[in-house]
Amino acid sequence: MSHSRPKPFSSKRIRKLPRAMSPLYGADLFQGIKATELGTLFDDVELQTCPAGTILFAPEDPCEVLYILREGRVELYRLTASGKRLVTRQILSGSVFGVMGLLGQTMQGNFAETIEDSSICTITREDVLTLLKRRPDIALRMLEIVGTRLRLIEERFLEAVYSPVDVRLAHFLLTYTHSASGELADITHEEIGDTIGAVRQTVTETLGLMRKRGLIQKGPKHIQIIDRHGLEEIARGSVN
Amino acid sequence: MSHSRPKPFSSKRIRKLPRAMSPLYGADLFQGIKATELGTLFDDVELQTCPAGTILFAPEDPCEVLYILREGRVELYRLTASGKRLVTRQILSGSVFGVMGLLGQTMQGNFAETIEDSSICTITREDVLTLLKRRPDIALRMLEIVGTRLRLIEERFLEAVYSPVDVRLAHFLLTYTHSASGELADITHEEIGDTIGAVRQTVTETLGLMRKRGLIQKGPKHIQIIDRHGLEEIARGSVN
DNA sequence: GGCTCGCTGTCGCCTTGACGACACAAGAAA
DNA sequence: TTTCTTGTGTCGTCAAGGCGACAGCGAGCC
Repeated sequence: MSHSRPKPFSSKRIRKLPRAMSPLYGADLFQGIKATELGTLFDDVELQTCPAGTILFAPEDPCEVLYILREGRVELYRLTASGKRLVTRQILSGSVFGVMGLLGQTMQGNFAETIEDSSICTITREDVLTLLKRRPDIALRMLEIVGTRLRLIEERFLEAVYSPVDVRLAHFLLTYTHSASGELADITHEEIGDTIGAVRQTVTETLGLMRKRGLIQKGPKHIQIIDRHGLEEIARGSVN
Repeated sequence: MSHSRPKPFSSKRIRKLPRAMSPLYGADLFQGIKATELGTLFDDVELQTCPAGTILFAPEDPCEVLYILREGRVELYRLTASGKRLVTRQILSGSVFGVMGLLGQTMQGNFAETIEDSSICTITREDVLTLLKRRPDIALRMLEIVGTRLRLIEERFLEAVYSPVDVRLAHFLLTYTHSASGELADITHEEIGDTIGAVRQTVTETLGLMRKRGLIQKGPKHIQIIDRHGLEEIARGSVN
């Protein structure tokens, strides 16, 4: 367990962006909003670049801004009192996070940490509230995003309680590998364990079994799916 | 495991309610809205009475309405392929549920079942959407409700993965007993197990230990907290 | 009365997976 | 080069808790 490696990060403030270049364009929250309109909605967007390992917020932070990941990868996770880690969500580029912090609530117990060098937009709470007044449909979009996240967590919860490690691991591989190439890079067994709720050794061992059965190939920090169908079989819980 | 005992339920349609009697008054979603205004927002609210054991919706249902529990108790739960049950949420009177079904999504994999005789209001999707246009602040209220639920589930998820049964059980007792009297009635050990993710026997046994240690008293379908502080100790995970 | 049925208490067996320990490999740093 | 670090492979041990089984008990029902 080795977290907490805070690093400084550079940030720049962008005013009066050229419209077509709005860094918010393409974000899930703003789907369906034209780039030209996006440019007019905010005149003040902050864009930060931060290296892997930066902690963006912690549970006790008040969190006054909405985050939008433009490039890179971010993990939201929780810690137990004894320091064990559970990844609750992985943010890919184009996704918002920190939504709940805006509603007067705190960060809901989550940490946010970049796991790749990332560039991140932040929008202040006031700007968001103004936006929501102007475009109430965006509140529904948020609701949808949070709702989807809720469903995913509930599914993982159910699986964590009733399915053995191989099922959870197969499921993990199927969801997190590149859908076309079947590859998964830059991830350690410990990371996987913290996501599916298992210790590193068990992940190593179970991956080993999968390799022996010809379902995957492995290298250091690299997994490649060979037999997607076979993994789906396991994920479905053929046993049990 | 014994579910699926669908029973018929009576329903009546209420038009032009006397304002002060709006059955929606006091619901969490409508906090801050005066009873008089509530009366004017909908002119068509359906009020159903249904016995314990009624299944209100199932995962595959399209779900075109928003539910508000006026009286009674409802459980939302999921089932695994092999039929194991996990209660994801318990609805108390005054709470909305079925929110996500309104956004074109399905019921998110959840069943909803009354576990006491209940009376339930339903509002059609169109009415809700109209409402949201008129009162966009209510969308934020919804967001808050879903957000809170998300946080609670994440916490339970973390606990399910890393905390042993006694901790989870203590936590359960502390949250579900009547805060003043410390009582919990009308619940079986199996129900508890389905909520904290343990089998009935283990719940029975762990409750037995707690009784021996003077933390609780037990009767059939009835638990009474004696030493709240002691339970909090356990819930905090004094061991581990 | 006798019957069934649902809830609870208690055993014993057995599997899963956590945990500690240690060794090896490869890259980074000195 | 050596040395450190980080990721991985592999053991043996051990405890938690799942699962089946069975018995007692009370409430309702015939």
